[in-house]
Amino acid sequence: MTGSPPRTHKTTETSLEVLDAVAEMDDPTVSEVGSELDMAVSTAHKHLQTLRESGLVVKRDDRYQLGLKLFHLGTAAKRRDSQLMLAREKTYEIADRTSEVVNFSVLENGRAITIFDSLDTGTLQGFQRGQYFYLHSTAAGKAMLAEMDDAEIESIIDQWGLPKMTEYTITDRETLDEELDLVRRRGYAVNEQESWENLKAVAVPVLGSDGEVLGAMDISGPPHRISYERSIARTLSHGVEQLERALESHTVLESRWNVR
Amino acid sequence: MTGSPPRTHKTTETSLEVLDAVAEMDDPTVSEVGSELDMAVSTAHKHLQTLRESGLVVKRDDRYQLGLKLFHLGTAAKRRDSQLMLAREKTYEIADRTSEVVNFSVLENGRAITIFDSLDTGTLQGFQRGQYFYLHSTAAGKAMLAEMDDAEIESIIDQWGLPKMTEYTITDRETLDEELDLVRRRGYAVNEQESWENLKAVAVPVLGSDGEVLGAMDISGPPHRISYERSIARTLSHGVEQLERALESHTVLESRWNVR
DNA sequence: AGAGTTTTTCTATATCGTGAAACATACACC
DNA sequence: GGTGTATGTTTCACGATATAGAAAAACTCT
Repeated sequence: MTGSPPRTHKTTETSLEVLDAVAEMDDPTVSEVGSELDMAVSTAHKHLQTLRESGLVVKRDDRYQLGLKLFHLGTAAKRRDSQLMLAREKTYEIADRTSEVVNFSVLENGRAITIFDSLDTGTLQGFQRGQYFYLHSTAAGKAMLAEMDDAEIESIIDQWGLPKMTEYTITDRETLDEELDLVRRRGYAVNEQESWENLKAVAVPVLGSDGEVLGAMDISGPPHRISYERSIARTLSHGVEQLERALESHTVLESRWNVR
Repeated sequence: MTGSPPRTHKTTETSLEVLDAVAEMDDPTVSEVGSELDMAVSTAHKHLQTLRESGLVVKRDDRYQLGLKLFHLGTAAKRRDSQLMLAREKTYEIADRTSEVVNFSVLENGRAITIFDSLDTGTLQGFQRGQYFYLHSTAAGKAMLAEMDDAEIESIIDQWGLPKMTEYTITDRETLDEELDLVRRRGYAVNEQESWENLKAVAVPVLGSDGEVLGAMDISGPPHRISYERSIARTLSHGVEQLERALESHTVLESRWNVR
């Protein structure tokens, strides 16, 4: 009675769990990783050693942290994706034209990750880039959710729940459903301090050429700056429409010529 | 006569080799990865499957590419490192003051990787960020090499060679040694189109509090813009001196309080 | 010297790599 | 338009191999 054979490598999975642990644990030691993951320290040690050899983690004194090779790979991941490069251009273009902070995020395993934002240059800002966000508490997230069918929404909420981020966060399913209906009717989503105090955002979804949600584009800032929601939404919609057309002809070209 | 037991996990290493292959191969198929790494396609397939499950790799049609989870991890790697955050501030500060393009790179396994540059906002630019560079053909690289002892230099050249990037690239050891001597005497390194046509840069090394090379800061641009090398070098040296002092007191604080 | 860690060693056993076969897709040719 | 061929992907079973973890050894602080 041997169980069904696994189609993945368990050892690698474990190593990558260790990597995730290091990412989330703020410079842990070997034994901290071990107890976090309920494994023998000798096991944790060997995995860390392996990750170290590949440059994915780095050891400083007796603590481990993520290695900069991840930065290299992460940058490559972004640059290689030609759809994202189109989105990037549009993001900066809108930012230049409107002098607002424009962000582009994509869906990634039930959460959103901000890939481009128009203010990375500053000293303080750009803190969103590369972070994961829950969909229910952000404008971009709600814009994406509104494009999904019930089953998808259900499974995402099952996976991540509806954690309360601020006093304004929507934390029950019913209110969220009403909100998503509103988003669908208006064509844009608003986040009024539901994720961070004093941050408001307006977002519209970006659909790939297959009609599936690719991501969302949003403009964010302190509430007083984002007062004309409707006009901001119109600006975004206009830009995203052009982006979607560009994505469309992009994929047509690709499949036509069988390039990549 | 059993060989000494390995201190790393071979399976994970293989999986990570597959990851590297995907990073370098421009959207490969399973069989392309297999033949690149001389392994059975079924093997490559299983590794890719594993990486996919963890989000490090993504499948689009029948081709694999790096997943955006790597972007998340890469950003975290950068943000977590408090030394780098100090360097980041100084980079942007110099950029603001001089209106030049300022870059900060660190040493990573015998090559340099640019972590911050002051022009990521543009539509075309920022192409350096996250890329690996050879040390012998860049200003930042030569500044770092000049701080190392012969054994280190030797082992790096053994590992990566002295590949010719443009007609100006230094490709023999003797010329490089002379160049490094010059760098040591002047205190700064210059790259006159040795890596890319029409790109010149001036760099100074950044030393960590332990006296080891941490990275290098440089100002780059088209040759005509970087004509007053000496004055640019002075600007950089001044900023880097402050940065090194900040790094110094930073580590003193850390070890004193045993924080992290 | 001793308590708390990290690292190495060692072995029963769980996991992996792979050839072969099944499956999928695209295209050429009547 | 259906059938054959080619190319590439995925599943499976099994012998070969690499792994998890206990325990002991080496550090590192007081």
